[in-house]
Amino acid sequence: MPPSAANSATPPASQPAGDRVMVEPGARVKVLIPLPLDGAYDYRLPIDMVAEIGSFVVVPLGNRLVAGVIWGESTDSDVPEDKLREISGLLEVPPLPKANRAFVEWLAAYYLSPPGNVLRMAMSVASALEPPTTRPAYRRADIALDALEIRPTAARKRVLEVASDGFAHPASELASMAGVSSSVIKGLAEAGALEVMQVPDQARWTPPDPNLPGPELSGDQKIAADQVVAAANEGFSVTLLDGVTGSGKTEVYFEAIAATLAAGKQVLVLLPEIALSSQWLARFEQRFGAAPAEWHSDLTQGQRRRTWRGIAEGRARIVVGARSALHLPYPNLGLIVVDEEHETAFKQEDGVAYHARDMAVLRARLAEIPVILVSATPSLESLLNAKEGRYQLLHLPNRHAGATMPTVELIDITKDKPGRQQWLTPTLRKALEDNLAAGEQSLLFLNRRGYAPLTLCRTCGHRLACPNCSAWLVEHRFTRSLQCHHCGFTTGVPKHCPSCDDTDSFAACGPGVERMLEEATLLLPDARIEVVTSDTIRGPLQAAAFVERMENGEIDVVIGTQIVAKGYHFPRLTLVGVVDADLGLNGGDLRAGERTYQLMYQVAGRAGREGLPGRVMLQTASPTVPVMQALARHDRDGFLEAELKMREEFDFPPYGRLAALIVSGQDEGLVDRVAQAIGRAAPHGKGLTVLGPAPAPLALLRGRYRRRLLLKTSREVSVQKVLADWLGKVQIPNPIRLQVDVDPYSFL
DNA sequence: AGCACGCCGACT
DNA sequence: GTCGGCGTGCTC
Repeated sequence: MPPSAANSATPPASQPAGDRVMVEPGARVKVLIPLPLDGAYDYRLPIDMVAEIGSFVVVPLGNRLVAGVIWGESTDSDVPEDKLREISGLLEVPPLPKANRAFVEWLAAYYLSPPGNVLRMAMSVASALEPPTTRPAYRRADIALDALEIRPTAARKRVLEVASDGFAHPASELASMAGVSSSVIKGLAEAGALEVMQVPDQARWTPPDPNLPGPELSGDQKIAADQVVAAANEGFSVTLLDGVTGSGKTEVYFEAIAATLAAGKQVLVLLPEIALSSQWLARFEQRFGAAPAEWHSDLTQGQRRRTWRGIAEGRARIVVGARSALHLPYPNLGLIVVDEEHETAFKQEDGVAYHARDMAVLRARLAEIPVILVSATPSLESLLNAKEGRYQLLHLPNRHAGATMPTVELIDITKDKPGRQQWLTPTLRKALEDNLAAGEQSLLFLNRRGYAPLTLCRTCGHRLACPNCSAWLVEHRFTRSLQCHHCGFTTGVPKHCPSCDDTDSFAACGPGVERMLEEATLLLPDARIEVVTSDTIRGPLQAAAFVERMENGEIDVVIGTQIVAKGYHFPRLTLVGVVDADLGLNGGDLRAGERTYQLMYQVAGRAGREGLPGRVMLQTASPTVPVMQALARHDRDGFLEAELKMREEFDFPPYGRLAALIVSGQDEGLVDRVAQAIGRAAPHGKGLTVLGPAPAPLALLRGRYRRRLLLKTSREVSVQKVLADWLGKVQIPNPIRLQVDVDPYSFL
C-alpha cells in the first residue's frame, strides 16, 4: 500500500474537544512570547478574529512582529489600556494543546526559568508556523504511451508502471521507485504522459500497524508486557522496567506502544543519542511495519518543519527522539517511553537546564497518561521512587535465548603492568590476540577522544593549556591539531615551546583513543582496527555505515569512546577491554560511583550475546573499591543498595535535593564580589545548607570566570521557593550571569 | 531575543 | 567634523 493511501485511510489524532476554550472576540488576552520576558503580555483580540486559548498568533512587539501563543484571558492585569496593542494575525496551525501549555508553565516554575524560554523550545521551528506550502507531484496521465511523440524506452515504461497506482508522487520518490533518474520523470511530464499536480508539502508516515504479530515473548517478558499493556490506557502511572542487557526490554515496551497505537493515540519514545540508533529504528520497523517519525539534531530545516506539523496535526502517530522531542505539540499523546532512563544525556545543560526523564514524568502526569522508564542500570532516583511505591517496578532478570552474562575480570594495573608508553596490560594483550585468532571481534573502550589528554614540554615542564578555559589542550593527531574539549578552541601543534622556546620538546602524556590505535596496531598488525568517536562518526549515516561494517565482520577491533558503549548489539563481539575503568571515579563527583557502574555495565553488555560467551576485562588501579567488586561479582543490587545508603546518610539526592548557582563573567574581581554577595544573602534554616562560593571546577570557561554555590536541602523543602526568596534579595549587575541549575548532574 | 538609544575612537 | 563600536534597557 502506498503511503498516501494509508495516510488518508486513518483519521488523524486530535486534541479532546473538551480541552478547547474559545476566546471572546475583542477580549483582552495574555499572549506568551518565546522570549525571556517575565510573563505573558496583554494584547487585544480583534473583534473579527476567531481564536481560542492555545492559538498561535502574530503580535506586534516594539517595532517588529513576533509569533506567540494565546495563553488565556487577561483578568487582573495592571497594564494600562493605552499600552495595549492588537493581535495582528492568526497562524494556520492547530492550537498548542492544553497539556503542552501546562507543561510549559510547570517546567518553567520547576527550573526557575522564564516561561517564554520554555515556550521557545516548543516553538523551535519558526517555519512550521508558516502557511503550509505545496510541491509538485506526478501521476499517470490518462493517455496511452504510444499516442505520444516519445519513444517508449524501458526506463519510461517502468516509471509509468509505478506511477499508475492512482496516487501522486514527488519526482524524487517516483524516480527511486522506478530506479531511474529524475530527468526521465521530467521528460515524461513534458510529453504529457505524467500529470503534474500540486500536493501539500507534508511528511507522510505509513501508520505503524499495532496488529502485526509480535515476537514470541518469554515468561518474564509476557508478565511484564501484560502489566505495561494494562497500564497503557489507565491514566497516569510510572513504570520502571528494570532488565539486564539482552533481557528483551524493548519487546516488552513495544507491546505497550502497540496497545496505545491501537487506541488511536500518539506515542513518544525518548532515546539518548537517537542519531546513533539505527538498530533501534530497524527493530521498530520490523515490529510495526513502518518507520516512526524521528526528532533529533541531525534533521534538516525542512524535515523539522514537516515533522513538527505532522505531530501538531496528529498525522505522526509515533515519534522517537532526543530530549527536545518532549516539547513537540502532541494533540493526543497516550504514552511516553524513556529508554536508557539513567543516561545523563537526558539532562540539558545549556539554556533551560532540565532533565528530560523527570520532565517526561511531569508531562505524563499533566496529560494523565502512563510513562515507562527503561534501563538495565536504573538511576538511584528512579530506584528509590520504585522502592517507595511511587513507581511500579517490573523486573526482567534473565538474558533471553539462553545467552549468558559475560564474565567480568578485574586486571590490577599496579601488578599486571603495561610496558613503557603502553596502556594495555599483558593479560589484555593476550586476550586481544587470542580473540583475533578465534576470528571474533573485540572492543577497546576508552572514554577519551584524541591522542593524548595532556602535552607538556620535556625541557621546562610547560603544559599546553586552553587560553579561554582552565583545561589542558588535547592533541588530535588525525587532524594534526590541539583542541580544547570545553570551548572548541583549536590550534596547530607549535614547533617551539611557548615558555622556554625549545624546539620539538613536547611529550604526549596519557592515552586517548588515537594513541590506543597505535598500540593496538603494533600488537595486532594484521587486524582491521577502527576508531569510533564523535570525531569519526558524524551523523546517522556514518553510524549506520559503521554498524554495517561491524555486522559484516569487516572490523576486528573497535577502539571507541562512550558512543559505542550504548545500545549496539554485535553478535560476534565477544571481548571488551576497558583501558581505564577508573577514569570516571576521579573528580569527587557525587555520582561518580553510580555513573562508573552504569557505564561499565553498559560497555560490558556489548560482549557476547547470542550463544557466544562474552568476556570483559576492566583495567583498574583500585580493584578493591566497591564499584569494581560489584562489577566483577555481578552484584548490581548490592552496589546500588550501598550507594543508596551512603546518599541517605549524607542527605544527598535522591534523599536530599541540590541546586547549583554558577556566577560567571569576564571580570574576575567582579565575579568574586557578586558571588560573595550572593553567599552573604544565603538562606538559613532547618534542612538548608549552602556551600560556597568557591571556584567552579572549570574556574575559567570560554573566557568567563566562574564561581559556584551549592544549595543542599532535605526533601521536604521547596527548593524553588528557597531559591526565589534568596535570589530576590540580590542584585546581579549586568555583565555578570547567574545560572541556576535545579537538580544538577554535572558538577562542572 | 532584537532593536533602539547613547556616549567615546579612527576615518571619508 | 562624522561613522560606528557595543553597553544598557525595553518590548503588552
